[in-house]
Amino acid sequence: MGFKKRRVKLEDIARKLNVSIATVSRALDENPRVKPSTREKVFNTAKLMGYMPNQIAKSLSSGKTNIIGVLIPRYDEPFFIEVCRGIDQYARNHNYKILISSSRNSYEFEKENLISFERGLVDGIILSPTHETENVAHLNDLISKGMPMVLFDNIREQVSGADHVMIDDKKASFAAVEFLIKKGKKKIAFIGGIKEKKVFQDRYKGFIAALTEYDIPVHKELILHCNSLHREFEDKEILDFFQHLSTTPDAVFACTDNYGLLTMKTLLKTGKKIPEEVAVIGFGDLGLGEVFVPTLTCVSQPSFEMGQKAAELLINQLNEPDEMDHKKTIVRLETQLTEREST
Amino acid sequence: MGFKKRRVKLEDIARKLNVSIATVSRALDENPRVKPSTREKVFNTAKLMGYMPNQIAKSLSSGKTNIIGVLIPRYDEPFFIEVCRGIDQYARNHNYKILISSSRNSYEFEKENLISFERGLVDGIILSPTHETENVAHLNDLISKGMPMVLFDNIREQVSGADHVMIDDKKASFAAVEFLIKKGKKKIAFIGGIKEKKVFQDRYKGFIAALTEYDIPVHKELILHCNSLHREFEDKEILDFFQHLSTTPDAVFACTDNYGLLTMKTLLKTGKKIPEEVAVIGFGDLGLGEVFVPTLTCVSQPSFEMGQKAAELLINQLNEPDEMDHKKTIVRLETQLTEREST
DNA sequence: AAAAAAAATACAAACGTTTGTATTATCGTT
DNA sequence: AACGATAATACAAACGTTTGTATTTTTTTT
Repeated sequence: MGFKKRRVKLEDIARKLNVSIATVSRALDENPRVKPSTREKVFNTAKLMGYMPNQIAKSLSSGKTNIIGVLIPRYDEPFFIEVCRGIDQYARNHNYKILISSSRNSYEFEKENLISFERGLVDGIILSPTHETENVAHLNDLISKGMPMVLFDNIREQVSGADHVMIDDKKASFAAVEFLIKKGKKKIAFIGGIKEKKVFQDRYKGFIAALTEYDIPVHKELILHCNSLHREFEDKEILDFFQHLSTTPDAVFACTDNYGLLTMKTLLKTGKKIPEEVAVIGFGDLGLGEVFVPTLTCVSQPSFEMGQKAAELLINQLNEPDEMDHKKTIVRLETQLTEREST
Repeated sequence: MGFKKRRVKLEDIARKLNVSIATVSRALDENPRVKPSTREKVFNTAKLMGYMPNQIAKSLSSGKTNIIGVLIPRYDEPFFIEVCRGIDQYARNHNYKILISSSRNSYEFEKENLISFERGLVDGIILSPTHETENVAHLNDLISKGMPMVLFDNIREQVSGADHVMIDDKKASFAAVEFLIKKGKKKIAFIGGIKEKKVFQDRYKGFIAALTEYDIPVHKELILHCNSLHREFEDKEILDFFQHLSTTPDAVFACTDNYGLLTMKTLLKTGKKIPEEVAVIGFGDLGLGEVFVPTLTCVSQPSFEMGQKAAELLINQLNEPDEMDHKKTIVRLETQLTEREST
């Protein structure tokens, strides 16, 4: 056997049964236009011959691939994986597959990936813009060509023509900081991420708003915007920050779980007691917080649900008969504060 | 504009330039058969008209999709994500995309996913079998139909006709346990995963082999095979285990990072000092171990490299002119022990 | 039993490429 | 200026489906 097995195709079944290809195609589709007895014969023969439909040919003919393109800024962040799981679950239940790509935090790669999606491999796109993505011309462009699109997380500028799935970052962090204030904390530190990222901007706004609301002065010294894009450096950055503080805060609001953990780790090393001396809150709640001692109080972000919702919106768009009369939706999912040992 | 924009195709360019479709196709391919001046014109017009090739049509015509199907048991395990990153990187550099699916730890879903891959959407498959996968008839079947395949991790039974990428689990765990023994540890506990999973079986063998080698008796009581497939339950299972021990071990060899962390967490809660009273080693080393206090000594598994290697092997298979004379390869990647504070 | 209606099936174009072969244009040679 | 050689291009089939329309077969009606 030194040859590649030729695949069985509709034609082979048709020939064997002395019917037309069209009939075979319709029979397998359970189209009522073919006689039940014929359908039966076709089914049996197809099984017997080991027929397997050719997805590519189907797609070319029907103009649908039943694939959803998903573009995330990076793989190694549990949040995005969790969103993908959500997308995958919903998509799978509706007969779609997902093709995940990473823009590796780069605007250029984002554009590159979108171009590749534009080549007709996907029916629609779910995307989380990178922090580098300042303008959305490339997205508008794609949408105007008729590509259905849903955005989630970190939406700096709204894109007319795309659905959006987000949380209210400002509100969520306001609530978290308010929670700390009500515990009697007065010197609250802020650990944020890269300033360019919309979600971090909003979380910062919520932080400031809460302090303002409760007449607590803002100490510039207690604020850190992490710039690192890689785990190893974040570690160092946070360590440095706490080492060079002239006073110790009595609480820390961290913009991600990971920052929260790194904060706790640093504080514990310098002998601080958590939560007695310093309370810590993280953001995200993707399992990491429960492993640590003490466990980390978190703003719980419904990541899986965000994915499900995004998939739902996209598939709805795909099913609209006239794409143009779709009323674009903005969905804001609720967050909640999950209290654990660190506060 | 209530209509879907029709895509520009080769025919449109051809008509505009008064040349044939074939010429346009070849021009865009930079085929030397077309005159440089014509190629120039075609390129310009293509750009002007916003031509975007149709990947589906290309695939149907050429018989190649340039997509690699990846099937992993679950998304929410950093190991698999890391392998996927490795695959993705290599694949991308060689003009392939990856389509990831999860078999959700189920043999049935594994088969289902493979059938969907068989529909011609992917050129080849990289797969990590589930723990439920006892026989590999479905894999052999697919391979005999000409589907290139590479297996990684948890290979219970070798599949002739597929390449394999693995680590030597037994050797790695032997080394880890030996390390503990040489530190003077005598009562070493073992925290493994589901017994059906080949990797856990091998890690257990390595553990036993090390004890035997150094004439240390095996205490059944100190051995736990976690059965939980979900994080929440693992937690409880490990807590229970340590609570019901009549004696405390002086070291723990855990078969995953997560088990290692949970172990440390449990021990710390009961007031044990790590590493003075109990040393702990984990397995995997995917970043989690560095967050904890104390940091976790780990067997470092080259996950990213496993992915890269798997992709390399698969793409090599895809490029072989005659698929049948490919000498199937088994690659064993090296592990190493990364010493941190927990030992 | 013939005509009309309905059911079942066949034909053929279309989806947008690639690619082998045939044809036409261009060039150098004499 | 005619010829052959070569370069450039055109034609058409193929990839494996789907689907609108035409045709044939069967059933119903009178």
